[in-house]
Amino acid sequence: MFRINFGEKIFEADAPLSVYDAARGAELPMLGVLAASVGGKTVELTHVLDADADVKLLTFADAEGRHAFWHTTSHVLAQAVKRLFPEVKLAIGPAIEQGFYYDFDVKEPFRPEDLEKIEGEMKKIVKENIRLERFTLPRDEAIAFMEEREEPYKVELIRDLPEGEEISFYRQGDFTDLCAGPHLFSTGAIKAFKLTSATGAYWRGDANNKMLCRVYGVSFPTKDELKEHLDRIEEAKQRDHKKLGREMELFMFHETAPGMPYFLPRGWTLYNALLEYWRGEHRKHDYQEISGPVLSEKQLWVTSGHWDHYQDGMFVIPSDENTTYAMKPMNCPNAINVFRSRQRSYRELPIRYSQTDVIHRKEKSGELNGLFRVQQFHQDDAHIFVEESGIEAEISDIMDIAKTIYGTFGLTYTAELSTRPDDYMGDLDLWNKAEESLKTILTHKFGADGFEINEGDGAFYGPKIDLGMRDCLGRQWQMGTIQLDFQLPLNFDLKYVAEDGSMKRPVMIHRAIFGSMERFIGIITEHFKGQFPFWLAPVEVGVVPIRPDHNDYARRVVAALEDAGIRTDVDYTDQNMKNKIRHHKEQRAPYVLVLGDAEAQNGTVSVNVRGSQSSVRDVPLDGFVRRAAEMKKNHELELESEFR
RNA sequence: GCUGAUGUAGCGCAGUCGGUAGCGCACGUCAUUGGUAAUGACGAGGUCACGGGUUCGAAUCCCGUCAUCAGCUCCA
Repeated sequence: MFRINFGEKIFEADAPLSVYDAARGAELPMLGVLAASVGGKTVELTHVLDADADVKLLTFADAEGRHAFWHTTSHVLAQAVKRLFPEVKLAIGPAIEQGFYYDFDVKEPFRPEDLEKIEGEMKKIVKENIRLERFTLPRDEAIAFMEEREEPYKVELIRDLPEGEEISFYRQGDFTDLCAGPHLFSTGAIKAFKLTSATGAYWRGDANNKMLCRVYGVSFPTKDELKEHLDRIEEAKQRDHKKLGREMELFMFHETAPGMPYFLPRGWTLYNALLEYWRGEHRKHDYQEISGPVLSEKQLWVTSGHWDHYQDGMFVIPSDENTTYAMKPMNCPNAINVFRSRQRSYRELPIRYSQTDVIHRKEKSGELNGLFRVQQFHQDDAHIFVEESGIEAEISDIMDIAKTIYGTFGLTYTAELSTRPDDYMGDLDLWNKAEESLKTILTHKFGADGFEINEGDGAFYGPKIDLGMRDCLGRQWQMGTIQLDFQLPLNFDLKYVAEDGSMKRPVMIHRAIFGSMERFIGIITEHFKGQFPFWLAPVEVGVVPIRPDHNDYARRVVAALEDAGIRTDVDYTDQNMKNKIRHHKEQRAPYVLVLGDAEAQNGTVSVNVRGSQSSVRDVPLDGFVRRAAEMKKNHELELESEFR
């Protein structure tokens, strides 16, 4: 006799039985149940229980349930491909965050027409409602099994499985795959699916390996859920910063300078508003801004190590026979030269040089992406020269700045710690101390489970913290970064006079909060869907004189706003007022003021708030200006509801 | 760099079977003088990404290049 605890119900069994049978025995509703969690491990419903167990039934609402659902769909995909194209070799086919994929080794990559054919075959497999059966084989037999089927990738996978690991297979009718599971009971549950794309992907993610054909897809228990999902993706594309950047005239590209953005008047206004705010925050933390040359002679990059380690990423410009210049891919050597420009004392440390110069990094073709991945950009950079004992306090201060700044935009972010790689340089003790400091700070700010650790992923010159954000399609981008550097101070022989009169070497911290101005503008454009908070909007207030004879009053209103530092846009032509309003709305102006006879007479404005259909009449002009200036000064996220 | 897709007016798009290009918005002119998201009429605007090839004839078919997008890889 043993007890199976389903939470609200307990089933007592006297002989081994499947999760499914136990749940039925406990009279639990099984509609929509896809898999189960037994003692924290996800298993299929056919999993046999023979001892006391805590069991949770999983549906599509559970991440593990979705995972099993998508994983089974990937097997259906592979089965369909093998039926249609028997010569195709199978690689791997996991569930991912939003769906699944399967990698195939094919002679000719699948084209969109092929995907339609495959979808058709998948429909048949779903309709056939084939049961999935799990079985295991000893290693030798497992290898023989896949060798017989001429699946070299599967053979390789089996060979690489650790000794002693159970080797499981799943059979569904005429198709069998090596797989750890778990899976659905049958293919019939997959009522709605779509193959979304076919692209290339390297075997085992290594560019030296053969490129396979990866088919992506997504599936749901009902057609409605699939439609909802596809609609959501369509909706997300509406916030694409590349689309909004064009519509709102923020930035553009020209084919003569790939990956090097042109900022248009409205975009540059936004850029400067952003930078002005950033400067204010950094003044509060005792940063001093500097600027340095964009071109430097090769020798500088040889000393810094970039010439050896990063030459492919630099735009190199031969000047004459004797001189070769390179565009700077980063600012650190500038800050270092400023530090070295005179003797330094411990009394001055930490020295914090901020810098937002333009930098250039050559990217391989195919890597560029709107403002997210560019070849010319501006980091909101700073280099801090600090004593070893000051590292922890300094990192903590930087994390505070990041928290404040991201908070102003209402952005959520993730933190990752990258630790010592195998080819590290410098003192092991210092590394350990530094990593401990970083961990302590991250634990303090995010909790013990609030950040990820990438073991061995740090730069050779020091450990780092990366702060990441997601774009409208859910892709993760690195934004802020805090990097400790024990190497450059050595390369450039940096020194300061310590309290005891000896010469000591400072530690350098490279850090950026936005990451790059460009990428950050891309992220917030998508985050706000182009509806920037008041203080950031390229045009804060759109002004609409109803008829040209209201232009005089409109000029007074504009002057009052501009005097208060508020950015306006107004059309004094005899264009129809509805069109003027529409124009401001399309540009997502936070406020549109409509001015006619009544307003001119009473010294008021009619306020239309972004996102609302109606407007508020008879708002006194001076009251509006005062409130607007206040909102701007406070960097308020929300628009004033009083005007709604 | 790799795989796939796309490239037609400023923007969004159509263009069938190969026969010298069209729609909407935006833009210009004129009329309209208005109360909260499109007033009307007329007009101008294109070396169909670029370079080759096939053909009597190419936006359309073929090859190459460039740019852009999705993914892979990379990202100090």
